[in-house]
Amino acid sequence: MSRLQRDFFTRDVLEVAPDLLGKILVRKFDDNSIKKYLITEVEAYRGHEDLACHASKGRTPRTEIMFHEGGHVYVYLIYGMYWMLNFVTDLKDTPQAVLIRGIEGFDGPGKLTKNLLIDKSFYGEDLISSNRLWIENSQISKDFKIKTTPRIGIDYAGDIYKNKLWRFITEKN
DNA sequence: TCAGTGATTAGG
DNA sequence: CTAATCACTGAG
Repeated sequence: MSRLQRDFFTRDVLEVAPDLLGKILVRKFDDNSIKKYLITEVEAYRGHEDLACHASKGRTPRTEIMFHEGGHVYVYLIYGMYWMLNFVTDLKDTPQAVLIRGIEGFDGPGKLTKNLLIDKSFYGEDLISSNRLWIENSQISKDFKIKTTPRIGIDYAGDIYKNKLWRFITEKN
């Protein structure tokens, strides 16, 4: 097993997002126990022109991290209750991120952060150097197909972007 | 179907 | 300061 390095994340989000499927999300807890989860569902949010992307409204304290180099973590609270886990992609000044919507065992972006104890303290974490959260290559055979659908919960994004097939889900062969 | 919940943001 | 907006979930 090897940790994914910077070059994996500094590509366009539409390449990184489907590539994350089947990879392993690794979480080391405060008691030093380690758990690993297969990534099963993601969504891509792509730059200032994508009206569903938080960064499309410009740089704010919340979206700041998306303007940094790929490999960093973007975490924010939604509906007053749920932390959303995202990975920043592509180069500096190209605000893009992948939302992790599902992992094996916990389907749903709010459920997985609750179970992995991920909150705002992970904002800005670097997946390349962090000692509590990173991604590893899977040695499991890639026995799945990738299904694409429109993204969830972004009706406000306008016809063009809300219909983009930027949600990627693993499906058994 | 629909309420709960609070950070974030733009606008006075 | 105020009010609107939300990459959701679970109960009924």
